Amino acid sequence: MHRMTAPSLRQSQILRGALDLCLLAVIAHGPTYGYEMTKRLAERGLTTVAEGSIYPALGRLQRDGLVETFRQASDGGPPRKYYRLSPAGAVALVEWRAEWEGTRSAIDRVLADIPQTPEVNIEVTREA
Amino acid sequence: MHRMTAPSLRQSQILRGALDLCLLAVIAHGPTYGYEMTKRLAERGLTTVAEGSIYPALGRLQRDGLVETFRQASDGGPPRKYYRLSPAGAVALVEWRAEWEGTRSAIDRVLADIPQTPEVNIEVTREA
DNA sequence: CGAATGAACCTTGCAATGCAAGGTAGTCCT
DNA sequence: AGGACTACCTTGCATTGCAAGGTTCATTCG
Repeated sequence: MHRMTAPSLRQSQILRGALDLCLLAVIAHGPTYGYEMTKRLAERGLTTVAEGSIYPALGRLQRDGLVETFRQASDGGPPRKYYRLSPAGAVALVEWRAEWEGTRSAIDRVLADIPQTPEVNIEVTREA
Repeated sequence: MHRMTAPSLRQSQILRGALDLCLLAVIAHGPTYGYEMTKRLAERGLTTVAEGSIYPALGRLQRDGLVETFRQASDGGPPRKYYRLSPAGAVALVEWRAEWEGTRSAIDRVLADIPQTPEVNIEVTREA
């Protein structure tokens, strides 16, 4: 718990298109339930991922046949809804991961050659 | 030109939140105009970035005072609208880049420990 | 001259989706 | 009874990438 930098705005935007990938990745470890996923993600630094994002996303994964679910009682709380990877989900995981890496590299490539001294408009803030 | 996998869907989603960063990065090299930026980005692999995305984005950057613009005639076409980094833009570029790197690392961290043999639901597709 | 080409700009409408906020249960402890 | 924590889910909002279409300017070709 060191960094206090509000990770908010930008992170949420980037997450778009990577969130479901991350969820699949977490689920790939074995059956997991939503509430726990938020914690797993937060541990790795995806602190803004809230339940309001995750449950709809899980619903989509299920709708698309990438995960399957089953309920199971828990001690000390309501029953949990576990998600587990389907064969199609395993395929998607591989594909999406490749796509993520492709896009990530492209972006890094664009960022790579930023000059240390960017061409800033120095100018004496005066105009007509 | 080997892969025919439409880069589309996922890339566009990830781009959300990184596009303006990329634009700032391109502009950091010196005054550039929109039409050229699409080409620069495409060269680096951001092939889905179309004008429909870029002009609104540039408008936002301008509205927020991160870039300044000026027009200049071109030979063989309508006048170009050049964008150039403002001091605030230079600051934003540094900040956003750090945020991108943070989120990127977090996502990679989540992806890092995917087991080679993910726990797939093997099961004989049969259920009461 | 008129049409086509290509550079270069911009707008509208659509659809996706992350999040804040709020709500419902279930169990346990005081 | 009340609080706290687990665990689920929904609604409404705002953002934003993109496809599609349209405009302007200059050159080239018939």
